[in-house]
Order: sequence, then C-alpha cells, then structure tokens
Amino acid sequence: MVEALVRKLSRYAPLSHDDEAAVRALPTLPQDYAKGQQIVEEGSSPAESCVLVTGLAFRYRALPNGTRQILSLHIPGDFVDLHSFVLHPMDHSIALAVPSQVARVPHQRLMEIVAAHPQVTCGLMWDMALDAATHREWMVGLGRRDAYERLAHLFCELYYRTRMAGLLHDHRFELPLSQPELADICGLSSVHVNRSLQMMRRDGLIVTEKGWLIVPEIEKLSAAAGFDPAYLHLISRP
Amino acid sequence: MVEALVRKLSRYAPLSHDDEAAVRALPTLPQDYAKGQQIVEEGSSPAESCVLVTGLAFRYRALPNGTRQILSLHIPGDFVDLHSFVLHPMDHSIALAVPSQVARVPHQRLMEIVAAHPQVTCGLMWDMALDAATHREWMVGLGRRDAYERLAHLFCELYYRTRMAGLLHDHRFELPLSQPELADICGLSSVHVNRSLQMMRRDGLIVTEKGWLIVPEIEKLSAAAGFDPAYLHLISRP
DNA sequence: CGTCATATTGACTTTAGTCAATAGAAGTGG
DNA sequence: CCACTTCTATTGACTAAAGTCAATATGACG
Repeated sequence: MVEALVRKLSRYAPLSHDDEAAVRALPTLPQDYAKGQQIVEEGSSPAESCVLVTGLAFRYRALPNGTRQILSLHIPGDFVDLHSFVLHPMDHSIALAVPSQVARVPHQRLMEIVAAHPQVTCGLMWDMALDAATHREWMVGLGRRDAYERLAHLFCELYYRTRMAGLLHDHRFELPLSQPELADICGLSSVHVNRSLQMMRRDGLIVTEKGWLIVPEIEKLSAAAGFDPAYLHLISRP
Repeated sequence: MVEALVRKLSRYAPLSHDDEAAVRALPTLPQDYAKGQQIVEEGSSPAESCVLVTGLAFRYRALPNGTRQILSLHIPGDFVDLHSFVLHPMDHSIALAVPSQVARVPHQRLMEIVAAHPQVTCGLMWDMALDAATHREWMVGLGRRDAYERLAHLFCELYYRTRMAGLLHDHRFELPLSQPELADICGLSSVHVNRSLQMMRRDGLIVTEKGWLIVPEIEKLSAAAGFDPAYLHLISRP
C-alpha cells in the first residue's frame, strides 16, 4: 500500500535506504470512504495530504451557476493533494467516484522530509510538477480539441496511467465514471458525451462494459486523440 | 530585479537573512530578447529555469493541426519554468510577447537550495503549487465559462497580478497581446474574441488603448467574470 | 505614401447545448 | 423472486454559441 508511494517517488530518482524508510513512515492507516463522499472541501486548510490507496478520486470546482469542472482524476498510488502542504486554503474539492481507501500524510511529516531528505523532497516536487503537466495537457484538450478527441485523449491517459499502476488487465481497466462525470471532465454536456461515445464505439475505438473500458487497439485510439504519453513521464529519468 | 524574486518567495513565508542571501545569489545576469522569440523549446531539457525580469512571456503548446493553446502568462518577477528543475523534457515552449529581459537560474543552484534551505525550498514548492492553481483556474474557464466570461476572467487575473507586481497605474496596465493571442489563451477563434471584446467595451467593462487595457471598475468586471482572486494568493499566509 | 500587421465586418456552417421524453439496469424491501 | 424506486443511458427536436471564410478597414511604421 505504501509500496505504491515508494515506487512513485522512485520514478524521479532512486531512493537510498534512509530515504526509503522516511517515505515508508509517511502515511497513516488508510480509511474507508463511501462512493460520492467528499474527502476534502474547497476553502478548507487541511493539515494532511491524501494518498489514494484504493478506488477512484477526482478533484473538482463547483461553479455558482450549478455546473462544475473536474480538474483531475486519481488512481491508487496518487498523491491527490500534495500541494495543500504549501498552498492553502484549498481552491477545489476532492471527492470519490467509487468506494475508496484513503491514507493521509500529516504536513508536519512532509516538513520533516523537506528538512532532512533533499532527494525525497525533489521527488515530491517532481510529483507536483507532474500534476501541473497533466493540468496543462487537459487545458490543451479543453481549449483546442473537439469532444471526440477529448474523450479519446482522456481514455488514452487513463489507459497508460492504469497500466503503469499495474491495474490494466488484457486491454481493459475499471472506469466507474458516469457520462455526466465524463462531461464534467471534458467540459461538455452529458448528451454530447453520449453521442461522442457512440461514435467511438462505432469506430471500434472503445468498448464499454459495466464500469469497465476496453481499448482493443491503443494505437488506434492514440491516433484519434493525437495522444503523446510523454507528459505522463512513465519511464524514470536518469 | 532580484528584488521581485525575493518578494515573491517571501509571500510564502518570511526569509531569514541567510535564506534571503541564498535567494539573491540565484539568478544570473538578465539577457535581452526580441519580441516573438522563443526562449525555451518543447522537448528540450534546459539546465536552467527562467525568471522574467521585464516584458511579457507565455508558455504554449503547438498542435499538429496548426492550432496552439497558450498555457500561462508571465509578468516580471515570475519564475516561468521552475518545474523544469525536476521535470524534463519540457512539455511546452516559452515565448515572449514583447521585447523582454530574462534571467536564468541554474538547476544546480536550485539543488543547493533544496539541500540547505528548507524554508526557501518550501517557497519554491509554493510557487510551483501556485502555478498549478492558476492552471486549474484556466481549466475551469476553458471547460465551463463562455467567451465573454473567459476574457473577463483573464483580464481580472491580469489586473490583480499586475497590481501585486506594482505595474498597475490608475486602473490601467500594459497588455500587448493581439486578438489571435487572446484567442489562443481562451481557446477561441480570433473573430469570436473580437466580437466578445466589442460587447465588453459596449458594456463599459474595459477600454482598450494601444497595448494597454483600462479597467474602469474592477468590481463590475469581476462580477461579469465570476472572478474570485483567492487562487492568486495575493496576501501572504501566516 | 505604400506596406504589413492587426482589427473589424458580414454571411454562412458547425459544433455543442438544452429540454424533454423514453428506455435500461441496478439495487431494495417485501 | 417481484414490484418499486432510482440512477444512468439513449433519443429526437430544436436552439445557441462559436468557428470559418473572405473581404474590408484601420493604424503603426519605415
């Protein structure tokens, strides 16, 4: 469970024994939450950051006019709101798309890392930078891609992230998001999402099955989306 | 010139004499660049991060289909690509909207900060988190605000950032961006930007004058945009 | 005074949104 | 196991926001 965190931070640079021990000591016991539950609220200033252990989380902003924009998706192993360590109050909320387990890391302990483990600190900064890089990719989609491409791009991203987390099984991964939720991710209406998904199915890019998504040929989907996985930094860098 | 950087990092937490000295030693001599010049290229892995001293910079992604999305704007004092310290290669390019001066900070020196100045390190993390928060705000706009609101929101953001940087003079600030550039920021066509700007002028929200923008009543503009400056974290936090 | 870039306009097309109804599927209590 | 509620997906008809294309100003500048 803390394994995922160690693996993730190692993706920036290999950790010494000492560093690794420090990372292992970070999170508290995971807690269970129900589907739809909000685990961090916009405007609050939590004293801990969340690590998703199990399930699916998303960050979002609710607008006065009743709409909302989902800002990120998080799969197990993700440091969901690492930034709240330095930036408060929260400018958005965090909720769970399915029943999930969440571990918390007290900011106090992060401060100790920064004070004593420069290598791990860089790993944390790398994770924050990766989060921002994903934000940028979503901005590009929201600004310059059409509905079909946005959805295709999202599915590509999740395909690769899921695979990296060891959660991709034979071209398929869990995707327990409703069409209105996909709409709030892609900045679309749910009706338009529905029609775009139908086109993608017709084109053989995806197959939907219960809460699962099947991608028969990731190359075809990537081509349709203009997807380049570089921004996910899936391979560790020297 | 390095003043702006010290002031910015102090916004997270006051710096000790020692810390402040370390920050002052960071940037190299500023260099001059021409309008339109690209100072960092997508795909490269620079060994330095840029601080804008004078002028106006923006980060952007060019798409295969000839369009582009501008991802951020930077005014003097901004650490434009601090993230390149930990995340490479660059997933976007940086260019200058007007003739500008740019100072560079070797990543080596940032590494020394992380190793020896935890307080400054947190300031750097805070700056990265602030960058991501602005990304999120833009995502919300691109996904859920219409053209009129997007432009109004952008102008509000620049109004406050410019004021914080001491560059707002009597309700007006320099805004040397063409309508096609505004379009690439807001994910719109330049024609639609033109028409939206006309409506904003008619509504008395803005006055455009050469490369300047005049905001007679920031409250009115903010109301039109649904703008809340909280995400800019203009006041330092205890 | 001509040139280049930027801004503006008009006419038309396209993408996406809205509203409202219908159809399925999953879960619950009896 | 079945009726019932509820959530989610789908469809049709219509509207609206934004894009495209192409022409025409406008304005800064050498």
